[in-house]
Amino acid sequence: MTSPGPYKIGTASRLAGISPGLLRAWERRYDFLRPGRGPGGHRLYTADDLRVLDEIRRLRGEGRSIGEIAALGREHLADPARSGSSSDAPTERAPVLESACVELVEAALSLRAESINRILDGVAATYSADVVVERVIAPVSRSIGELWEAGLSSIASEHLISSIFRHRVLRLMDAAGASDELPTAVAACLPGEEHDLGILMTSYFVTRAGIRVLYLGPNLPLEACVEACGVATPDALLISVTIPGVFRTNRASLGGLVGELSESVRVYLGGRAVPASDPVLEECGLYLIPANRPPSEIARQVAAEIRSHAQGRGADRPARTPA
Amino acid sequence: MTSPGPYKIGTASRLAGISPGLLRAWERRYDFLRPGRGPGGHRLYTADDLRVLDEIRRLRGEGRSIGEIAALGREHLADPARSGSSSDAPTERAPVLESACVELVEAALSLRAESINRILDGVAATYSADVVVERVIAPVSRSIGELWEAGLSSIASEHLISSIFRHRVLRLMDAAGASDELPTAVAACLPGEEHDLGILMTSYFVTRAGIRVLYLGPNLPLEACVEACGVATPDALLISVTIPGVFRTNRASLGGLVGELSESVRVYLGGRAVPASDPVLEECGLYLIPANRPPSEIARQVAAEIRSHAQGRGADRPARTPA
DNA sequence: CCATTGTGTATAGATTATGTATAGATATAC
DNA sequence: GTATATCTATACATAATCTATACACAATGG
Repeated sequence: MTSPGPYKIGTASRLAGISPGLLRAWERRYDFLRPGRGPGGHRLYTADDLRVLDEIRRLRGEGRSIGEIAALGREHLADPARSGSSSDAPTERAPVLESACVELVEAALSLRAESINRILDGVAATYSADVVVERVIAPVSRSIGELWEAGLSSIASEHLISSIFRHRVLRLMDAAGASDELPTAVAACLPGEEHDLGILMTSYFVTRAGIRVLYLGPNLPLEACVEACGVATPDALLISVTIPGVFRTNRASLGGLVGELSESVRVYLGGRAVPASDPVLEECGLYLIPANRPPSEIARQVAAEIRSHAQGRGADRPARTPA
Repeated sequence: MTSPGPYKIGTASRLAGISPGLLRAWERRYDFLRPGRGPGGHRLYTADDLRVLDEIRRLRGEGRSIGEIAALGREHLADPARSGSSSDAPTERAPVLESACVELVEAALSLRAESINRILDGVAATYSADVVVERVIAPVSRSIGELWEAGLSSIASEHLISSIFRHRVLRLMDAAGASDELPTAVAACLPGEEHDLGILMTSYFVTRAGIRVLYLGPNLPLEACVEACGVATPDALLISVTIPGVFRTNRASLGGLVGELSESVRVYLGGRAVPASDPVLEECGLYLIPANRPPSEIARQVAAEIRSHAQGRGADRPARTPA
C-alpha cells in the first residue's frame, strides 16, 4: 500500500515508473497533471495524481498514445471504472501459474519471503482466489512437502512457506465471510498432526460453499474436539491427518469420539494418511473426505452434504444473538 | 499513552538509528519533532517520538524523502495504521481496551470466532496496531494460556484464538512492510515448542522497528535453524521457548548451535521458560530477550542492537534506488 | 522526398533539500 | 576534576529539483 501525502517528483517517478523529465514534459504539453508546489517551488504530486499515472501506464501498455490519453481528460483518468472500458484483455493461459509455482518453490528453498509474497500478489492480481488456492498454493505445498521428505528441502523452507500460505488462506476465508446463521463445521487436525494446510484449504473451499467453518488448526486432542463440539454445536466435524503413524495411533479412539458426540454432528475424516477403504470408517460411522478430485469440487460436495444434513435435523439452530 | 522514560538524544539516536545531528537538524527544519527539555536544556524524547522515528525510518527505506515525510504531518507518523482509513464514525464510542479483553476471553471460551473478529475490528478502528498487539492480543493470549493451564479453558479455545491472533499479527507485519535492504533476523521456536504467539508479537515489534524478520514459526529443529541461517544470512536469530521442559531438553545443544553459526549472527533467546540469569546465556554467547518491560520497548531495543551490530559488520546503508 | 507534428530524452545553470561536520559553551556522570 | 554528552549556530558538500531549450526519432500528409 502506498502512503498518502505529497510526493516529490523523484518519488512519484519511481512509484509510477515514468521518468521525471517526462512528467515535466507532460505537464507542459497537456493538462492532466497539475501538481501543487512546495515552498521551494518543487512539484508535489498527490495520491490522486499517482492513480492517474497508474491508469496512464495501463493505457500506454495497451498501445494508446499519450495524446489520445490526454484527450480523455483528467476526469476519466482519475476514475477509469466509470467509462465503458473493454479492458478485460484475453488473459494468458496456465503457463503463468506453472511458472509461478516453480518460482515459489525456488523462493521457498532460498527463504526469500518477499519474493514469495510478490509472486503470490502477482498471481492473485490475475486469477481468482479459488484458482490461487487450488492451482498454486496446493501444488506448491505438495512439492515442498515431497522435497522435504526426500531430504532436498530444509524444514525451514517448509515452515516459511506454510506460514505464508496459512496466512494467505485465512485471509481469503475472512474475505469469504462466514455468517452466524450458516450451517457450521469444526475443522481440526488429529493430535500429533502438525500439517494443517490441507485441512485449511479444504476449510476455505467449504467456507466458499456457504458453510461456516470454525478452524481450530493442528494438533487438537480428541477430548478437545468433543468439548468444542459441545460448545459450538456444529453440524459437522472435519478431521485431517496426513501422517500414517498419527492415524494409526488415533484409529482406535475414533469410535469413542463419534460415540461421545451428538448424533447431529457428521464426522468427516480426510487427509493423505486415511486409506480410502479403511473399515474403521464404516464401523464408526465416519465419512471420508475423498481425495480423487480437485479440492474445490470435493469441498463443494462435502458442503452440500453438510447443508442437507443440517436442514434435515430441523430448526434446532436458532441464530445466536450477538451482544 | 505509552509514556515511559524520557530518552536523551544519544539514546534516542541509538534506538532509532538516526544520528544526533540529524535529529537536531530535523527539529530545526521541520516540525514533526518537538522533544521536551530537561532542566539543563537537554532534549527529552518520548516513546511516542520513537514511534514516529520508527515510521520515518520505514518510509525512508521506501525511498521517500524527509521533506515528503514531514509534509505527512506528525499525526500521520504517530499512527500510520489509522490514517489509511478515511472517516471513522466519530460518534462511535471508543471501545475500552480492558472490556474488550474480557469480551475476547469470553468469546474464545464459547468458540465464537465471529465475535472475536468483530471485537478486534472494533478495537483496531480506534487504536493503533501497536496498542492492539500490546494491550489486547498479548494480555488475552496470556489469560487464555493461564485458564488453560488451570484447566478452566478448553484446548479448542486456545487453538481458536491463537489461530485468529496469529493471523492478525501476521497481517500487521505485512503492513509494517519489510524492505529487502534492512538488517534481517530469523525468528523461530525451539523444537517441541508450539506456542509461537509470543515470538510472533516480538517479531511484529521488531519489524516495526525496522528489522526484516523471516518468521519460521513453532517447532523448528536446531539443525534447521543453522541451515536457515546459512541460506538467509541474517544478522540475528531470535529463538523463543515457553515450556521449561523444552528449554531443558535443548539447553545443552544451544552452545553447539551458536558454534555452528557464523559469528555475524547474534543469537537471542527469550520466552517464559528462559531464566533471566541462566549461566548458559553467557557460556554460549547468547543474548537474552528481556521480559521486564512492555514488548514494544524490548523489541525496539533488540532492534537497535541488531541494527548497530549489522552496521558494525559493514552492512548496507539506506539505499536510494537510481532511476 | 520533404515538412510537420507528436513524443520521449538530454543538457546547462541556478536553486533548494538534506545529511554531516565544526567550534565554543554548558551540562552531566563518575 | 575530568571525561563524556549535549547545546547552539554556522558552514559545507552532495543530491535532487527547477526552468528553458534543444535534440532524436517516428508517424503522417503533401
